[in-house]
Amino acid sequence: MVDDDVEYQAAILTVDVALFALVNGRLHVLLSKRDKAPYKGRLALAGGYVHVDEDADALAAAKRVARQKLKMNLPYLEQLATFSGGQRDPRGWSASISYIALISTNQTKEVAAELHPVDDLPKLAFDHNKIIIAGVERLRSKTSYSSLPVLLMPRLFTLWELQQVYEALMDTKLDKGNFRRKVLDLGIVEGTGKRQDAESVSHRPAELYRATKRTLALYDQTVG
Amino acid sequence: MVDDDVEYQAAILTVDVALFALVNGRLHVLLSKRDKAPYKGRLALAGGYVHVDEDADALAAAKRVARQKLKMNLPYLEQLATFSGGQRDPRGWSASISYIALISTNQTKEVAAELHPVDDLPKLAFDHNKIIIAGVERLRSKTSYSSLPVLLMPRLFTLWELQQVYEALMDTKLDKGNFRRKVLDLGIVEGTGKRQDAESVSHRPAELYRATKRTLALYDQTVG
DNA sequence: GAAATAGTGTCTCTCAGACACTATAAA
DNA sequence: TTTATAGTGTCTGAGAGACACTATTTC
Repeated sequence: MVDDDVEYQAAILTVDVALFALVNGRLHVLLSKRDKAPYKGRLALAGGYVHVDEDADALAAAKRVARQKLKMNLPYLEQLATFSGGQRDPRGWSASISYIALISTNQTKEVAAELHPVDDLPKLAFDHNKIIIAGVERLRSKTSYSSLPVLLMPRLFTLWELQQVYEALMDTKLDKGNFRRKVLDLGIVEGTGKRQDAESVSHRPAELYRATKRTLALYDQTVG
Repeated sequence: MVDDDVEYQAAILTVDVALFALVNGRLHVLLSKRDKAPYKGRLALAGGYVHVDEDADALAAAKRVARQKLKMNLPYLEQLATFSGGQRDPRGWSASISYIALISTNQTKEVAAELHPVDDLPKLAFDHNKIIIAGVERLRSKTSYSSLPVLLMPRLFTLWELQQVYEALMDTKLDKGNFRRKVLDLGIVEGTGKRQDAESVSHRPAELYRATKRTLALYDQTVG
């Protein structure tokens, strides 16, 4: 670091977490209505000040913030980028260390009311629209070459459901046969022998699959 | 953001820039000896406080810091990640928004004395070893599918020199024929008709190539 | 049996890698 | 002419995508 001769005026330091989930195969993000200025009444990402006396680092702050929102095990959490500047917060120069998180469909029930489709958002507080766009972009770019999207799935799912999630994230159509071959050959998912509820569909019921241990281990951060 | 009821103690906010360059085909990073506490006398990345009254955002702060080091046009600059926590700086809880930058071999002359090979570094100030490791990793992962490494080259170079740079970054050997085909077919570089100094080598002199306009435009940030 | 989706088999085209060859300069 | 590196041509195997086929369930 270059040494400055004076201390500089402090900046506001926050973390923001974009919690992504699927609702009916569409990608959603968790937003809450702000009950205070600035941007009182606007929707915003889960976030808050870094607590210097309490948070070991920014990741810990993001975990704390996520835990306040979800009363359940913490999801996959990855640093996205830091958004900063003198214009984004009316209170002054601020920096937001932003994270993306994925929650499985099994975990969406309690927060369903706060999930909003990412491709149809109103104007949000601060520069949170920008953060979400960057988060979706990160998600998309990782989708094509990774098993990350299985973290969005419920515990059991059909291959067709999984394919629809990949298609939604990549915004493209995939070939059924090639997709099956790929996720099975790569050991991303495995069959369970169980089948879809026979009465729920009017055709041959599909087999139910789950993420392999290996896949889950890839992303497990063993945080609670 | 979650609204807190109190203002929290301020954190130290800095930017650090890992300036990468090639010296004899080896990847180097620019480090300066600190002349003040903390870590007085230790080598450290180029960096400094964010100047809230002067820097529009963190990128602007990073440009300012880079400009203080290099008295020349600014290089490619990309946000890497933010490193934070209560332990990394003895003065208190701090966050460093870190950037990576690439400078071409044409620009290394004035700062040659401050360039250190990335695979043989002493213990640096703060967590700067960690930042450099992450930066090199980012560089490596981008190398295999992009033209980014040409930014490290001098204006004119032979294909063999370029191949050695890719090999150094990817830590692997490449096939000469396949490499030539790829960088030419993809339009990353183009021939100039000029040839290597005939007397400087004791064999057939190689043609000199340069980055295409298209390649340079990809990374041009038109900053001065 | 018709309808609908589940699930399988296979062909082709592209591209990365391996490798052998030719070209041209200096010594 | 030998040596050294520059530069070209071609074969092959793996994998992505296209697509046609079979299987199994409900109605």
